[in-house]
Amino acid sequence: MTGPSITIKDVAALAGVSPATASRVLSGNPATSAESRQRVAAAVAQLDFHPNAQARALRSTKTNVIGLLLSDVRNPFFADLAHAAEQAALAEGLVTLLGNANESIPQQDRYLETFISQRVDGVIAAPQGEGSSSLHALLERGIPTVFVDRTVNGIDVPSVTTDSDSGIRQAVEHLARLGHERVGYIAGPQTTSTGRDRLKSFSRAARDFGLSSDPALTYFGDFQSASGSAGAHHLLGLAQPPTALLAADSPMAVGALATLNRKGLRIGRDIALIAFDDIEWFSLLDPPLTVISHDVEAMGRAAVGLLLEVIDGRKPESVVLPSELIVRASSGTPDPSLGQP
Amino acid sequence: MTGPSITIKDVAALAGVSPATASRVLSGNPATSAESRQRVAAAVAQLDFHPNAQARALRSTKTNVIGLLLSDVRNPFFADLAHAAEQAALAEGLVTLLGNANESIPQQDRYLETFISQRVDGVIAAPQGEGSSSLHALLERGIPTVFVDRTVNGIDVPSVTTDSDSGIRQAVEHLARLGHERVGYIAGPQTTSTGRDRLKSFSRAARDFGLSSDPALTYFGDFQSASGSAGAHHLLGLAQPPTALLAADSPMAVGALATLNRKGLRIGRDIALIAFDDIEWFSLLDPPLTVISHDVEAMGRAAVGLLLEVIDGRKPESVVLPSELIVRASSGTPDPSLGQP
DNA sequence: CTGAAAGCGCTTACAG
DNA sequence: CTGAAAGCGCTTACAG
Repeated sequence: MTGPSITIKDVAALAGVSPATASRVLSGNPATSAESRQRVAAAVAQLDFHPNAQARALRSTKTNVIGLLLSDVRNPFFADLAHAAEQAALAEGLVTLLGNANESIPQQDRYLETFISQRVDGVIAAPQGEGSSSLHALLERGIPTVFVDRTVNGIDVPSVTTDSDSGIRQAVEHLARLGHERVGYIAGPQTTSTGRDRLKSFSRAARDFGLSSDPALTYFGDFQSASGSAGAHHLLGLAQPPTALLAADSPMAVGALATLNRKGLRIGRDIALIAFDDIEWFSLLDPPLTVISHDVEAMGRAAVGLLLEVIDGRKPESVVLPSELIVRASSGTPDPSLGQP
Repeated sequence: MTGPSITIKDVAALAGVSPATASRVLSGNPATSAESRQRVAAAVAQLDFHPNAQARALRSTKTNVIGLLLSDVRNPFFADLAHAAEQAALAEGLVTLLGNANESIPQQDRYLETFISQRVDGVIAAPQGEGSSSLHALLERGIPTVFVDRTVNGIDVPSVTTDSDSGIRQAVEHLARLGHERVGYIAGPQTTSTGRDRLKSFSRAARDFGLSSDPALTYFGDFQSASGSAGAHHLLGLAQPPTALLAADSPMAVGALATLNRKGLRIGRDIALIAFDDIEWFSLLDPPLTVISHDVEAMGRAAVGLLLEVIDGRKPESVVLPSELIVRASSGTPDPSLGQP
């Protein structure tokens, strides 16, 4: 469309210096004279020069690009995480290549391969499944990598995760105090560390607080809303249905909510509902939803911080962020008919 | 960390061919023998070779990367759009570099500069404001660009937009039929084409259906939720407050909802509420929200389709997608006290 | 502080 | 169908 794009040679020629000097000025190398700096700056402005990032990366083996691999951008938790990480990266001069695995391992592999080919400076990943081949390829090449939200067994990279246990324990205690004995749990996929950890925490807390440990009360979803609907449907159809539901992420909670509404159950009265992940509008529902909340902003920032340390060759400690129960009306008020004093 | 990364020379050596032949095999050039193809493929597999995308791009002036510039990833509309566009691009072998302008022009400029330096093959943008300098730089370089959702006056690039007018007209007619005369409108920023178009449509429809044209009934928000809260607060504080509210996007509708709930107003009875943009959980609220819906999936796919045509040197026609009203309980039922037969 | 030269890892006419 | 050679646009020792 336009002519051949302008290069550092054009800038150098216009400034009356060598390409080497122009390059030094552009990269902020202190070994330049004030005069050169001024002349090069003027030439850059006049020509509207944008250095070719490919050529720069090829020579310097730095791209200033990081890869961010997420499970599902449409999940508000990950959208917030993407926003937080991307803003934190931008503040460090890094741009973010976003890969959306769509909760699919082949698609995760595809993006990881792309990250390798693009020679990203580092990768922040919320990984699926157990070490896919591409994840191993990434690490074998020594590409700085950190995990966020999720981890993978047997892969030792720094991570930022949520301590789901505290929040889940609070939620179970809360339900037990309200007199619930049969609590249905809509679990995440057991191929993710968060899916496994949260189920473990729930089971342990259920036992500790004297809730039923009937295995039929656990339904295995996939962190997407349709499985939340199906889970609620299934659990309510049990011979002995639960009096409360806990969903392991927000899309599944939304799905469960839809099912409860469709069945005409009054949430907070006929049945209690608690969601893992706080979302702005959960507090706007009628009744507002009781949630287990954690700090997504902090998670995104911490992930970028860890990645920068790994890029610098350090071996930072993993970060674990807290979770906590926020009680709202969806978990109901004490109901004497449930046998509570 | 690991040794020097392996290159096409290593592959060629192991396969017993020249780098040129290896390159031809890798790029699918038909001028290769079956034997070469087989030997190179084996070497690639054995060495786990990933071609350096920087070097390839430098030489071939194709990066297979597109830039996607959005206003705000946390807005569910844009999250869905990002998902749709990214999946469509991936199906065409293109990876997506995501830039989140965060409804800020300087940040938009920063990402556009990055896209230029990264020599992306094309850009899909939901632009802010009137042609920022970087937007012009992009176009002057002849970088293929399409607009999605929004356009910029005086910049003639193909676009995919929503015909907001039909949906807004249906919404206003619906409210008029229910007997509403004073409808508060929470507008988007007038620096965006969608903000302007929707306000124009609302004003015209209000006049056509005999609603009040009191300018005090329009509040100017910024498409983010806090301004929806503020807008509802302001409109309800008028000497003659509106009996219905229409918000120009979903985050502002969420904000308005929060304000209405806080004030103890019963939505669908004390006041009607309609949102532009359909979001899964809007139908799950109590009462479910009446919305103006449009097809985000189709928008993302169409944007990628247009961009591919522009990259191919064609000049495709812009695409306009329809919008339509979906009536739910939040807009209420006819109320005789409002003077409707 | 500066410039000439080499080279990052590919691809692509060119000649065979 | 194949290979030798040049070159994409930068950066970086090296020598001065």
